[in-house]
Amino acid sequence: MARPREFDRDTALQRAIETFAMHGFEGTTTPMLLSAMKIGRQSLYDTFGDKRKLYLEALRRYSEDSVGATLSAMFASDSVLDGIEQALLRFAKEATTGTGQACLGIHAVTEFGTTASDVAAVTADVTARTLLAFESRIRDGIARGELATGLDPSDAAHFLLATLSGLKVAARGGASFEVLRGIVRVALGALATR
Amino acid sequence: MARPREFDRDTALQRAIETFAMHGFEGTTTPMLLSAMKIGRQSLYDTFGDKRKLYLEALRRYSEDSVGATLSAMFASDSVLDGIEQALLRFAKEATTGTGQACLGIHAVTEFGTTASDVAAVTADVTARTLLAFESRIRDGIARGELATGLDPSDAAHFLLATLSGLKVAARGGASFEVLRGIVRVALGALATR
DNA sequence: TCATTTATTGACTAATCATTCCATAACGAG
DNA sequence: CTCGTTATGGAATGATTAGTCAATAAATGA
Repeated sequence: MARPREFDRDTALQRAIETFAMHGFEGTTTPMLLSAMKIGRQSLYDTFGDKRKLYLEALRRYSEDSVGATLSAMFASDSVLDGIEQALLRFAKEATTGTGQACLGIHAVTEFGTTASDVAAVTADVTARTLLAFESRIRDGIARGELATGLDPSDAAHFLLATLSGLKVAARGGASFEVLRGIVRVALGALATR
Repeated sequence: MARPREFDRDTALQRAIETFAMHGFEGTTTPMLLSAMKIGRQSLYDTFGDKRKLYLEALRRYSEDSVGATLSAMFASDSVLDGIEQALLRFAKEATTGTGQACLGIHAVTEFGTTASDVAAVTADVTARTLLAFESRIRDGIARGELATGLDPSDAAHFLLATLSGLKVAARGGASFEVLRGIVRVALGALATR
């Protein structure tokens, strides 16, 4: 009924995610977004509202995808410990390939903390959901005797999340996959039955 | 021999550190710096060069202080494991009191990664020095039988650094000291003799 | 074929950015 | 007291910012 859009909304959003992840919200200018997303100025404003709305949508989308991939990797294995290892390694792999060292989620937290309520709403939600999944899986692992009995499930869940953050920061700082694998190896020792 | 400066260079720099830590380099504007540092425009440019030079000096200074405090906390205890615990807890405490959730070091890494050579030079240096100290202390701990014999010292050092990053990111995301203490407790389990 | 709807393009706006210039003020040495 | 030096305050710089407006282009339904 009218002129169709010349670009794919989804790939444009994906490119925005990369740009924001690399330079942060403040460090990303509209011209940068336009050239990265390969769309015109007006198309950006018509399709995504404005810079902040685009950022929030990018953040939501990235978080959804990233959490989904990590958790499904964790649940893919029957063994709890092995599942956690796979999840961490997958995360480490993603963080050391292509332009993926920069993580939009981590960047959002370090840039805004809890002060920007719109951003914090997204990060708090993804954090809470991830913690819940970790904690439940850890409970299972302890019950099954695969994880250390003395382990506090909530503490361990927070520890895993912190380890993910640490991996991302290390990768962003230039650490290789080998280094990250070493970190994962040590981290797993904190959970395993002893 | 000439008119003396009306402000203290050191406290002004300290205020700049807080501002940059909170908002990042790109997110910090000159007017923000002026009001936070409580100095005039010209004083900033005369005393610190320009925004980027001020940022680099702030980053160097912060890194120096932060690493120094962490490492001296680690070496303060005779027991290796206890020293590491004290270092992590001190770090966690600092990250959950006052306006210290924001860490200039972490923010610098997430904001610039390895792409800005001037910033990367500072972060790489502080990373390397911290790793070296960690690794040497860990070797001692293993030799003394305080740490797990199977531990790879380099992996464990990287793991400790990643844990520090994870703690800071968690704190920046709103985690309480209690939560951070839980993370530390689990992390120590990865190192302790089993 | 034509009218309607939507997409794209490029010029434009007002605000803000980092930085500099210049006049004035304050000090210590002679 | 005064000269040389340095600090400060305010006004200005040009570049860049996010966001808008208006004209043109492309598609479909009638």
